[in-house]
Formats: sequence, C-alpha cells, structure tokens
Amino acid sequence: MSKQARRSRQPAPDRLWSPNTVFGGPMYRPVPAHLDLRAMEHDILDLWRTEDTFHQSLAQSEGRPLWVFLEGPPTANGTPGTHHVEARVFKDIFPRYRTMKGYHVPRKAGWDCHGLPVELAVEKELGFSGKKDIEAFGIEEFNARCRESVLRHVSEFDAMTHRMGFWVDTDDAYWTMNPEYIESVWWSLKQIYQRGLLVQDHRVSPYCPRCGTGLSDHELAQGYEDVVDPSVYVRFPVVGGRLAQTYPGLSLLVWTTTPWTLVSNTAVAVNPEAEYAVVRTAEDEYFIVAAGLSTLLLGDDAAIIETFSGQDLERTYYLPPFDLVEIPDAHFVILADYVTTDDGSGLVHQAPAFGAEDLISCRAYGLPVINPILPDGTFESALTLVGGAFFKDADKILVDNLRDRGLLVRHVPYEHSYPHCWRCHTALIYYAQPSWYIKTTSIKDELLRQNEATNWYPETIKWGRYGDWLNNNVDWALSRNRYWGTPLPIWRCPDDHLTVVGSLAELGQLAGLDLNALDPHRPFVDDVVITCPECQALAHRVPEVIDCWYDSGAMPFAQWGYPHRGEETFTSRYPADYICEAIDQTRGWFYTLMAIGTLVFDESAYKNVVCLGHILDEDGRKMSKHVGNVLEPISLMDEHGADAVRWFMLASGSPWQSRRVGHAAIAEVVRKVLLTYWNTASFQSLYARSAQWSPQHESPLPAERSVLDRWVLSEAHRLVTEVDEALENFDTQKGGRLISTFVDDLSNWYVRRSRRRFWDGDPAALATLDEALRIVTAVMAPFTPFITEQVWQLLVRPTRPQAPESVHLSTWPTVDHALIDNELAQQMSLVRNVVELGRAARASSGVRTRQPLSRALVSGTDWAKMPPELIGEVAAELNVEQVRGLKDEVGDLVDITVKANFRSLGKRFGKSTPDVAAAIAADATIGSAVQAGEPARVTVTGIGEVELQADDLIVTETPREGWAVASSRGDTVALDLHITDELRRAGLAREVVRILQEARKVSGLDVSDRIMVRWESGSEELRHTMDEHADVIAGEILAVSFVKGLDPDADVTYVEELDLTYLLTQSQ
RNA sequence: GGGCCUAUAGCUCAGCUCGGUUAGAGCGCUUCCCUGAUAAGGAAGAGGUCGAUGGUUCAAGUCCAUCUAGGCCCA
Repeated sequence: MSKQARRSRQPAPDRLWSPNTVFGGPMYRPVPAHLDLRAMEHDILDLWRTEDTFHQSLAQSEGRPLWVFLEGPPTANGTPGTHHVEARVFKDIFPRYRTMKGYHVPRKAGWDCHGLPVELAVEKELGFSGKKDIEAFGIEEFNARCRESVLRHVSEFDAMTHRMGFWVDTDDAYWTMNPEYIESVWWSLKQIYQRGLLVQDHRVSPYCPRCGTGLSDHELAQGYEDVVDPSVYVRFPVVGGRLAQTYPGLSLLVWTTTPWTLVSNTAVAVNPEAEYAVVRTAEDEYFIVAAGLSTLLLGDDAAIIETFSGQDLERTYYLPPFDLVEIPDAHFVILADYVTTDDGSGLVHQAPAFGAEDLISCRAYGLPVINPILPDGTFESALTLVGGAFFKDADKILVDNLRDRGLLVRHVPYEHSYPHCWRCHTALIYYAQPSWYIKTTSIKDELLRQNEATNWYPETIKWGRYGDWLNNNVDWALSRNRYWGTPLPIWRCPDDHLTVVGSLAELGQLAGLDLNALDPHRPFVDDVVITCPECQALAHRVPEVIDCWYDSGAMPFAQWGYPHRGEETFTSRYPADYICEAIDQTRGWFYTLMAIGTLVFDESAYKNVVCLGHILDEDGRKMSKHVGNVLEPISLMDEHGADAVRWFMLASGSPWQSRRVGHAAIAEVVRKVLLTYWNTASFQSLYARSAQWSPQHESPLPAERSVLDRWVLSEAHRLVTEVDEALENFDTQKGGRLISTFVDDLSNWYVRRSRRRFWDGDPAALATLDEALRIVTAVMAPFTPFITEQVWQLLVRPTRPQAPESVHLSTWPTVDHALIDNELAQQMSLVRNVVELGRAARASSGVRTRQPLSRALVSGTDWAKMPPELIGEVAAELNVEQVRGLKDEVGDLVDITVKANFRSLGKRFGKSTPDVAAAIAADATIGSAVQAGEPARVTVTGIGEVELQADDLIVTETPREGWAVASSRGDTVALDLHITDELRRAGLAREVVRILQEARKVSGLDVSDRIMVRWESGSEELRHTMDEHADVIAGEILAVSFVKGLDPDADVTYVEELDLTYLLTQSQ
C-alpha cells in the first residue's frame, strides 16, 4: 500500500452517524463525557460476575510459573474498617500485576476464627463478666455461639472485599476452625514437641485477671496504655548487724511502683557494684539509699555519713512492711545485677510471684514464692486489710496504711505505659503460673538468618523494629486457659507422661475409637481419654487451648491440611513470594509465620513482605469508634468509587508511613486522575466515531507520524518500563506518580495540542491516542481495575476480535524500545518551558492569547537545534505567526546577562569557585563571546586568566525595548507587541469564532452538527473583519452558510463588546 | 530508658538515593487567560528561618553529629 493510501482519510460525515462497524473494522462504543463512578463500578462488578473473569484469569494462567501470595486471615470479629481496605488493596494490586506479567497467582482467602476477641464479643452479647459465667453456661453452647459469631462477620468482610474489587477466592477460603486445619496445626505442634521445643514451665508472665488467661508477648504489644501509678518510697527498718547498731533507727529506703505487691514482700534487691550510703536527714533519721540519689530523695540537707558497695549489704535483715501473709525465712537484702541507681532509690522491693526478674533473683537465694492473689485478680478473702480487693484497688488502701504507720517516706504519681489486656483493657498482672512455651529462643540464630534472607518493604523494618524484636526474642507463651481455640493436643497421664497427638486418626488409634468425625474443639476433645503408651494409665488432655496467632502463622500449610492432605500443593507453594499487612503485624503475623516456618520447615514462609503504615483520620488521629471518626468502607467507596479509594491507598503519600485519609483527598483523585483519564478516552471515542475511524484501519508507521505523536508514543512506552520497574520494587507510590503524570501529559499537552487533527479525523492522531490509551489502561489496570475495565470494554474489546474479554485477562504491554526517543523528550521539555514563558509574557503584557502577534523570539540552550515541527507547536500554542531565534532578529539590541554555572565551575575550580563566579558577574562581555563560539577569558584574583566553556555559564538574553519578556534559567521568550490592523482583525475574527462556538455549545448542538449563520454589525472594522475572514470563521464553526444581513423580525442575538448581531440556526 | 519513623507554603505532600545558587506540586485565596472532550487546563500574586544547633564542603532542604517536638513499637 502506498504512503498516500495509508494517509488517506475518511471524509467527515455531515451528521454523526454511529454504526458499530464501518468499512475497515469495528468501531469504538460511545464513551459518555460524564461518568457516574458508582454506577459504572457496579456494572463492572456485574460483568465480572457474569463472565466469571477472576476464575477465567486463574484458569488461563494455569501452568505458568507460580507467584505465591498468602492471605493473612482477618479476624472474623467485628465490622471491617477502612484500614482493612488499605491492606487488601495491596494484596490485590501485586497479584494482578504479576498475572499480567505471565505468572499464575492463586489467591486463597482465609478467616481467622479463633481467639479471645471472638470469645469477648460473645461474652458481651450474652452479658457475661468472666469465665465463671461461661462455665455455668456450658462450653459446648458457648463455642457454638462463637462459631456463629464468626460466620456472621465473615459475610461483612465478603461484601467489602467484593465491593473494592479485591480478587481473592472466598469460595475456597480456609477457616482456622475447620477440623482439617486444626489437624495440621496439631501435626506442626507435634513436630515442635519432638524437637524438644514445646515445654511446660512455671514462669511469671502477663496475665489478664478478667479473661483469666496469660498473654503472649506479641499480644502484650497491642495493649500498652498510659496510666498514673503511685511511685512509693517505703521505710524498711533494719534489724541486726553492724549498721543497725551504729545508727539507731536505720532503715532501708525501698522503692516500688506496685504497692499491692508489698503484701508479698520477700526481699530487697541492690546492685552489688553500685555505691550505697548511710544518710542522715535534717530530722536526724538514718536511711540506706543509693549514694547518688540521697539529696534528690531526702533533701539538700541530707548528709552522707558513710558509703559502701551494694555487695556489703547482702543479707542485711529488715522488718517487712506488712504482716498479712506468712513468708518464712525471708526479708533480707539480696544482690541483683539488673537493679539500677538511675531512678527509684537503688533498693528494689522484691515479690517473686509478680515479677520475672524478682523470681530469678529470689530463687537464687532459695526464697519462697508466695502469691495471695486469686486467678480473678482479687486478694484472698481471708486476708485482713485487703481481703477480696482487686489487686489494683489495693494500692490506695495499702499506701494509706503505710502513711498511718509512718512508714511512707515519699509518694509521687508516676506516669508510665503499663500493659493492659488488648481486648478488655483490664490492667494486666505479672503472675507466676504454669504455662506452655515454645522455646523460640533456641532457634534465634536461625530466625536471624531467615530474616537476613527476607526482603522488607520498607527496608528499615528488617533490622529496625523487626530485627530488634528477633534479637530480644523471648519464648513464645503458647497456651491460653480459654475455650474457643485450637485445643493443645497434649494428653497427660497421672505419672505426667505426655503424649502429643498429630491427627484425629492418631488420636482415634490411641483411644481405640473412630474419631474421624470428631469436632476437635472443646468440650468434645476433652472427653477423649487415651491409654498412655508409656504406662498404660488413662491420660486426659491438658485443659489449655493455644494462642490464635499460632493458627494464623500456621496457614501456609494448614490451609491445605498438610501433611494429611494437599502435599503436592503445599510443597510447590512454599515459601511464598509475597505477603502484606500493616505495621502492627511485625510481632504478630509476620513473626508467627517466620517462627513456625523456621521451627517446622527450617525456612521462613515468605520472601517479600510489604509493611504498611496506618490509616489516620483527616486530623491525624487514629480511627476509633469512641472518637466517631471511623470511615465506613462501603459507603466511602460508594461515594467516591472504589478506584479512587484504591488509588489513594496506593499512590497518595507514602504507604510505608501513616497517612491521613479524608473525603477531600479522595475527591481529588477522582478529579485529577480518574476523570482526566476517562475524558481522554471519551474524546478519542467521540472523534474516532465521528470520523468513522477504527483501530483496524491501517495507520501510518510511527516514524512517519507527527512529532507530537512520536513524542507521546515515546512517553507511553517509557511509562511501561518505568511502572514495571516500580511495581517490581513494590513501589506503588512511584508507579502511581508516573501514571498520573502521563495521564496529565496525554490530556493536557498531547490532546490539547492535537485537537485540530482529531477534529479532522487524522488517522495518525487517532491511532496514536488509541495506542497511548491502550497502554495506560493496561498499566493502570492493577491500580484501578474498574475504570480501566470499562475503557477496555468500550474501546478495546469491541474493536479487536483477538482482544481478551477483560483488561485483567490481558498481558502487560510489550515495550518497543525503538519508539523511546530521549532527545525528543528533552526537546519537548524545552518546548513546554518556552510555552510556559510565552504565556507568562502574554499575561504580563496584557495582550490576550486570542490576539495573534507577529513574532516570538526565543533564546535557550540548544534552541538552535530545535526541529521546525516543534517550533511550529510553540507558534501555535502562543498564537504568534513566527518564532525565531532571538539574536537572529534583534542583534545588538539584546541585553545579555551572564551567571556562573556552579555545577560546572565547581568541578574545575573547587575552592576558587566563588572567585571565578564573582569575576564572571563583573564582566558582561564574556557572554556574547561564548555565545559566538569564541573562548572567553576572565581574570580571577589569585588565579590569573581563566578560559571558560559554554557549560560554565548561564547566559540570559533579553531584548531591550518594545517586547514582552519572560526568562527562566537561561531560557527567554520575547513577544513582539506591535499589533498591525491586519493582526487586530485576525484577533477580532478569533473573538467572533469564540462567541459563535459558545452559542453552538449553549444551544446543545453536537460537535459535528452543521449550522447557518446570518450577521450584521454597526462597526466598520468588524464588518471588514467578517468579510475578510468569512471562510475561516465559517470553517471553524462548521457553518454551511455565513451571510451578512438579517431579517429584522428574526430572533437575533446582540453582542455588545463586538457590536455584532447574529442569527444561528441548525442546517438541515 | 531503647529502637524505628516523621518534621519542607495556611493545609496535604513531592524533592534527599547521586549536594550546585530563583526549593516544587495539589488544595484553599486574589487577579487574569484559554477552552467545539474535561468535574478540566494555563499565567501571575500572596504565602517558606526546608524543626534547631554544630560540622564536612568552594557550595547543604539534600551528607554527618547532637538536640527538640510528634508518632509508632518496646522496656
């Protein structure tokens, strides 16, 4: 086919005629200019449902390389919030992107069903206030209610997941409460037990007296609250020994922030290395206190009488503060390295039942562990003074009593963060009790190695927050004395032989029953009694259930029921390529996945982890029900569209940091990104249909297209590589920025500058915009799956028989590197800068843009090399007849200012750069020399004569007079403001065109409707203009007739500013 | 007390990897321009001690140190 034939264009039709196919191929469907985002998204959801697009995408990619994503199960407890949308957007975009890149990305949903949160919600519904109520109610019925509560909330999550376009297989979800799942968890616990890492131990651990169970350290992390506790300094009189004999009435000054533990005071700890002193106060009382703290605690008059090391105080006996419980062989000073003299008094009260450090120190001295607190957090009722009181409430009673007896020396409020139960907000108690532990400390080195091999986004988490946690790893307190959880699969006989069970079949064998249909929850599993394999005695299950964090950390294998089933699936999908959650999961799911993976498979469960910042409200506050600033996700998405919310999460601000989300920010996404994109598609459809152009038409080769076409194709192909790179690095913010910049360039530069060619139906322009839209639609698809799908359905699918049915079934665009033209990009950037300067010059001169001017003069770096085509763009955009180089036109009438280019000079002159710069500033003649291509020389003090290159200078040229000028960074644009009569009439003609176009628009005519115009004017100049420019005006406004003279009775319009009267009618 | 993050225009944020002399964008405000896709677009103006101090350097928003404030996580 000849070049001419390829360029031939369809004649413009007289009326907009819109068949679905024309000769040469099928046409776009109409894209309405106005878009109802909400309705459109619901249409797309219907489309995906009817076509089952998600499962098609999975089926289509079957057999390709796997890219494994793990869904961190949301706790199916309570209503989903906007923060859930955040994580789920990130869980969606990368699987979509990877699918387009040629991977198979299975996406199995999951639900975290167990745990205290569920129990608490049910307790609340039933009006319970503790474990007693549950046991009276019955565990079977209680757990049935928990199960029911989980099912209820899952449907709300499903609705949100569906609405936001998160493609995840909810039909095939895993449930941590399912028997197969629990069996897997049992199996893994058995592995850990067999390695000797699952043990029972008596330790002090945080305990919630309301819930009646211990908490793990990662649960503890969730519940710190600021509280004011009393910080008290108490007098413990010393009895016996040299010091007591030397100083009558001598007391230890002992510090604690938990007065309620003073009832159980067993010892006082000092640091053996620290310096202590006997101090005499102004009141002639003697105290032992850390030497450095004496005046701070006892006043400026306190005098140090003698000093000694803590070591010397060992086994100094004293009188305990209370005598409410019997503690034999106790009440003396012990040594402990952890005691500091930075705060307190350097003498620390010890109650081994209530502090991990206390327990270790006291055990070293063989001291007893006395605990007068019941599991519900109250003192034993038989105690005088505090019997029956809740432990926290005893503080005041005890402090008052100490004051009455003259033992209280100081009492100051002390604000600090103290752990509370993360669900019920009860202050926790550190409490010695038997508990089951996983000895994660013994695999610490392996965990550190696994972490080293993991990619964290952002990277700082790796050896910051998360690495710290691993380095300070403590054993995992696994057991919970609760009901709704995976039962700990340990059976114990009277002789304490332990049998750990790894499946229901195994349990059935041991029990001699068929238990395959057993619900492995309490209370049913508690009823199973087995014969101890070691001693043949009857063994019962231990009462505990496990931490539900273990459930979720076991999901990589438990979701398949491995190893009892799904072996092949599991082994091919471990470890995962990608997981993502918010930052609060560092010690939660991120840790339990890595820990269990390392314990059971000697390998962490994931390779890449994206760690999101939290979502805050518009004022930077956390969203909470109390404050009433919670954004409900579905109504938020119905108001602005799910795409807008998604885009906000992905690209507004840094996902790694906490961000403020509000209506204004999301509405801006709609206006700036989504509608700009949409309107470009709408524009393309409008003019392509009007010209009966189809993508099936042959179009000119890119190299033969206009400079703007080549430029935008270059940018589009660059976009593909750059977004690809950003998403490879999990950087959605950068990807989003690239896309929005491209969309803006496409709409507000390419289309703006090319409009006339679209009006004319130029196949090169239409083909170019078609390709640009196809590309941006594809790269945007993982970000905003709805609007891109709609554009695909309207523009791509109908016009290409071979096109996939959905953009989400399409592949990532192929980059044609030959189309990427960096030189052109640079030139276009200069053109746009020059245009910007030209607009500024126009504005400062007060001459409106519609008034044509004769000349614009430009001076700028590399302007001389600018291709004529691009210079033409500048002329058209600035509405000037000619654009010329500045010095070609005005010669000597140019002022030249020269500035030093520090970047260049700095490299050559280093320290002397400022001297050289000063010399340049002092000598204006060098500019013209350098510009003329001659080497310029300046004399610099201390260096002598220096030769300067063009790069060393920023030369700005400005004409002297009669010009409107704007300059920036060495580029200058000057406009010739002399307006001839001819130019004035051309400007008037443009005014007439504008007014008649406006009239067309308000009368509701279509862009291709033809009109007839009659006109009259009282102005001689205007009549002259109208006659002179009649053809141009008529052509611009699609007038088939343009005639002077009006019927006086017609319904005419008068325009005062032009003294123009006209009558506009539609041509039939 | 420790770790990490943050601090740039009235507000929300880029820019910092790789230092360069007029520090940007959006929103809001004022004035104007353009518009036969646009809920758009453009120009100008007002609005900045780039948290503070010190250091490195010819040159620091950018690199280093210390500090302050806020946030998150932990003790």
